[in-house]
Amino acid sequence: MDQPLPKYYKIYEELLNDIRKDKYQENQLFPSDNELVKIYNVSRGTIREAVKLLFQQGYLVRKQGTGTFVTYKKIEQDPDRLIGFTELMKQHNLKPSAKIINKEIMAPSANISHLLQLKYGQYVVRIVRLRFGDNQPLIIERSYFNYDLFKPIYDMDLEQNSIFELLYNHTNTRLGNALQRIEAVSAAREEHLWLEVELGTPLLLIKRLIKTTEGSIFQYSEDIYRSDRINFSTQTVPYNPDNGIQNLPLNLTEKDWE
Amino acid sequence: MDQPLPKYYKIYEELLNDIRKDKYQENQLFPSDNELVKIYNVSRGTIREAVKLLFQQGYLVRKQGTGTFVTYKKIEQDPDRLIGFTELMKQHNLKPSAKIINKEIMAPSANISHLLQLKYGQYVVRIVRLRFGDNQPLIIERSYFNYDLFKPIYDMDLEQNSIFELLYNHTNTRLGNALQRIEAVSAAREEHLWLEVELGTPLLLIKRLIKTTEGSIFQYSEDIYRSDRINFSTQTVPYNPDNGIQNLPLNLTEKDWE
DNA sequence: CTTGTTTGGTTGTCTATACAACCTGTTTAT
DNA sequence: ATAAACAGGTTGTATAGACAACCAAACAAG
Repeated sequence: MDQPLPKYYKIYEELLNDIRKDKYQENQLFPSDNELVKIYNVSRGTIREAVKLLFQQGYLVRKQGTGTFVTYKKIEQDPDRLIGFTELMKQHNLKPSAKIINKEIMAPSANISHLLQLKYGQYVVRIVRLRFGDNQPLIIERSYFNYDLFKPIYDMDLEQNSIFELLYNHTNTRLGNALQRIEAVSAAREEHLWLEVELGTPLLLIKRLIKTTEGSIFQYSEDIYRSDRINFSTQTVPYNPDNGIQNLPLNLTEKDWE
Repeated sequence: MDQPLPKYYKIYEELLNDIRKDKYQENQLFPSDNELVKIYNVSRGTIREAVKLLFQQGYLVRKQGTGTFVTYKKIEQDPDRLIGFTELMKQHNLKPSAKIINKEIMAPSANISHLLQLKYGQYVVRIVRLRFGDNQPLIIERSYFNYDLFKPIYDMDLEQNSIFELLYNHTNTRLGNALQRIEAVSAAREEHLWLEVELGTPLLLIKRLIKTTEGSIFQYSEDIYRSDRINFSTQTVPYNPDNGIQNLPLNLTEKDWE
């Protein structure tokens, strides 16, 4: 016989359904652990496992001391697109190196200032690096850092050392969430020269925003990858008694045209 | 004052370090929950939270009734690339629809046969669909299915219904892991026509391999996305008391240039 | 009005225990 | 010999309770 679905999983499914059906609406308060305990007549541990799934999948945000909130954007699932996923990017096999193309302290443009959530008068560090694997150019990184946070390591050797490592070892700044977006672009003149590809070659563009644990923005970067050399691999794991858990939400896509 | 790191997190870090230092080696048995309880002198729940992190990050595999095994592939972390991540793809805002361009049963090419791990004599279903959001063409999907698995739903309406939904409702096949790879490509003639973009426009290509829970391959597909219309967003969540948990392994890139 | 304090509720962590489901190797019965 | 039953260890699930950390709003003091 098959193992029956565990309680926490069935509760998870019910709650997810409720969210989809707008019983619990976006940005509204979600029932507290104890309320759910009463509703479903199970222990708090079980509730927390169910809620944890919803949280991990981005349907809920929990705030200690405050409560749980719904963040689901009512969009209707497209069940045909794959069953959501947890992504792990694998590791490459190459000896890394880097070359600084440009490094300067500057007043931010309006856009950068907005992305980094800078206050008036704050400066940014702009760094353009070319990264190699086995001495072949793979990535152009164009990064903007909050200068106040970056100052302690500004004069250090950024070609030999990892920025994140230096940050970790020489400051108290700790990195928090990061948002990324993947797009496809054509190689312009700069990419053509530095990455040694033909003009117009399709490349991957990753835009990334990294916060600190304090909530301020540490870095915004636009990295351009040679798609022929570097692949992004991801793995998705639906519910499967073999591996503990992990049914993930549907859909791969987020639109953003305008 | 800052909140101290929780026990389960410190244990997780220690265990991860042990794995990296080869104290626990690949494919070897990892200590059982109860052994770890004795070693760290904490409750089993705490141990399981630590081990769960390692499991979710792919360092461990747990087998009910048998034990826990190390799967870490010793490759050297590149600490400069971001702190790994759990990815959740967001949802789009559009009314979905689809159009079948092509649907046929055929003998597989050598490559497809290999990807789907077909036995001699097995057939494939090839389906090409164009998918719309708000009636604008967004995605071309070129899919290959194991015909033995796909047979029960072959004659159903695949324009109105989701393949995965039909599969779920009319068969006992259940989907398991999926592997994906993201690349950038240029619009060729077909893409130009169907997606209504200029020739040479950079597009995203997602190659996907979906297994069943039984372990056989259900689908291989190559989907082409209009990158200007659809973005892939991902979020990475390192440890952060705000949001429960989730420090993920490093690195974004996997190389694959043979 | 402003500032500090209290209070109650919420999430986060941890403990201790129990049983179910499962696997493997051993023992027993046929 | 072969098969069935058993035993012991492992992971998976669930319960009940406790306290810590945190937040927001109400309250009190100046």
